[in-house]
Amino acid sequence: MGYMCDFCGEQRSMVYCRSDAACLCLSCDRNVHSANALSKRHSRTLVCERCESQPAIVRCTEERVSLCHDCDWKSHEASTFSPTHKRQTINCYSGCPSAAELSSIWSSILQIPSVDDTTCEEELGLMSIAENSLKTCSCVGSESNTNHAETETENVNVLVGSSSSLPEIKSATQNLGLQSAASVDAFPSKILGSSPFEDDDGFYDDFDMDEVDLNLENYEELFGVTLNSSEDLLENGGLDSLFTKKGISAAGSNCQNAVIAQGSSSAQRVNPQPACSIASAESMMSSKTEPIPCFTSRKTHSNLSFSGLTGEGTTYDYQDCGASSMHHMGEPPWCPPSSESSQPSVSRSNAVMRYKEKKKNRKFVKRVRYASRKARADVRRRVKGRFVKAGDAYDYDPLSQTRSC
DNA sequence: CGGAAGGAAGAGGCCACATCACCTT
DNA sequence: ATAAGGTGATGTGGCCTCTTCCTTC
Repeated sequence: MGYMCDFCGEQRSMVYCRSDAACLCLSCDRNVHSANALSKRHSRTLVCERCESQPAIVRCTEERVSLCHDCDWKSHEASTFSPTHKRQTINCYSGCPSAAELSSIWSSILQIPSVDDTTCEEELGLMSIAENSLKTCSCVGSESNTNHAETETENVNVLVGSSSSLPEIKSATQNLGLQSAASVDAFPSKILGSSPFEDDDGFYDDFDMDEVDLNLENYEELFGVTLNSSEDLLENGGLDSLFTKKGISAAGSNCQNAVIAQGSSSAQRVNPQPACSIASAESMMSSKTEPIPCFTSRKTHSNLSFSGLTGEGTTYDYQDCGASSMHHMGEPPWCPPSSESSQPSVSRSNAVMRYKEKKKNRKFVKRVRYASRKARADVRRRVKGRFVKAGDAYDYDPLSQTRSC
C-alpha cells in the first residue's frame, strides 16, 4: 500500500471505491462518502497490497496480504509455492462506518489507523455496518487454529457467511473446535446479526427502522396475504410469518441487507433466479401508490425487494461485492429468532412506534451541488417566490428584503 | 364505530438565468 | 490534435398549489 490517496494525495490509500474507481485513505473515504446518500452507497473494499491499484477480494492469511483477483491468481493459482495458502474473502462495505467499527470488522486483517471520528459520527446511526462483515472462503476453518485472536475471528466470519442464526453459529463454532462460544458472544452483535430482541433498545437504536422500507411486489401472488407497507409487515408478525404461510423459511434474511432470494438456498425456492431488484428507500415509499418501472418480469420473479438498512443498497453494490454475502446473517430484526413468535407483542409495538416516530422526523437534507448557482439564486429577485427577469418588478429582494413597488 | 370536516404537513411545480456539458467548426 | 464558438440542459431558492395524513366532532 504505497500509493497515495487519489483524493488528498497525502495519505496512504487503503480503500478502493469501485464506483469512483479511486484509491482513498480512510479519512478521505469517510469525507467523500459521507457527502450524500448516493455516495454512501458506493461499495468499497481494501486496496490490493500487491499491485496497489485494484480492489482486494481475498486476504491471504499466510502471507498476510490483501490481494486483488489478478494478484491472487498470480500468487496462488499460478504459483507452485503457495497454492494451498488459506485465503479469506474480503467483502466490501458501504456507508460511513467509524474507525472503531472498521477496526472491529477488519480486526483480523488490518491495524486501522485512527481517523477523526467527528466527520460523520452523527451519520453513523443511518449507516449499515453489518454489511461490512467479512465472509471467508470455505477453505478457512477446516483446520486447527494456530493464531488465537486472528483465527478466531476468521472462523466466526465463516459462520457469519453461512449460518443464519446465533444458536447455529455457536453450535457450529463448537463443532469446529473453537475455544468457546464466548468469542462469538464477544463479536459485535451487529455483525453476527443476532436477535434484536436480545437488546431491544440498543439494537433498534442502530437499526433505524425508519430507513427500512420494504417493498414486496406481488406478495399477494406469492403469499396470498395482503401487506400494505413495512409497518404492516411489522405489525403482522414480520417476514417469517409471511414465509411461514407459504412454508418458506426466512432464515438468512437480514433486515439490513435483506436481499431475499439471492443466493439463499431457502429463498431460491421462491426465486430460482439471482435477479433481485433493490430500490432506494425513497423509491420504495413512492411505490406505495405507483409501481417502480424497473421491476420487470414480476410474473416470473418473486422480486422480493428490500432496501438495505439505510436504504442505500443498490443492485450494483450487491453485485459488486459478491452479491449474496450479506444476507445470511440472521433473522430480520423484527423477527424473533425462533419461529414460534415467542417475543412479546410489546417489543413489536415498540418497534412499530419507534419506526413511525423516526419516519415522521426524517429529514431530507438537500445538498447544493453548485455553490455558484446557489449564490446567484440567493441574490435573485422574485415575485411570489418565482424568479423574475432582471429589471422587472419584484416583491422580494433577498439582499434588501424590500419591494420595488 | 364510521364518516365528514378542518387543520397540518409534505411534495412538487414554477420562474430567470448563469453555468455546465457536449457538439461542431 | 487542440482551441474556439454555439447550443441545449441543468440547477438554484422562495412561494404557491395540491395532495395526503391526522385529529376532532
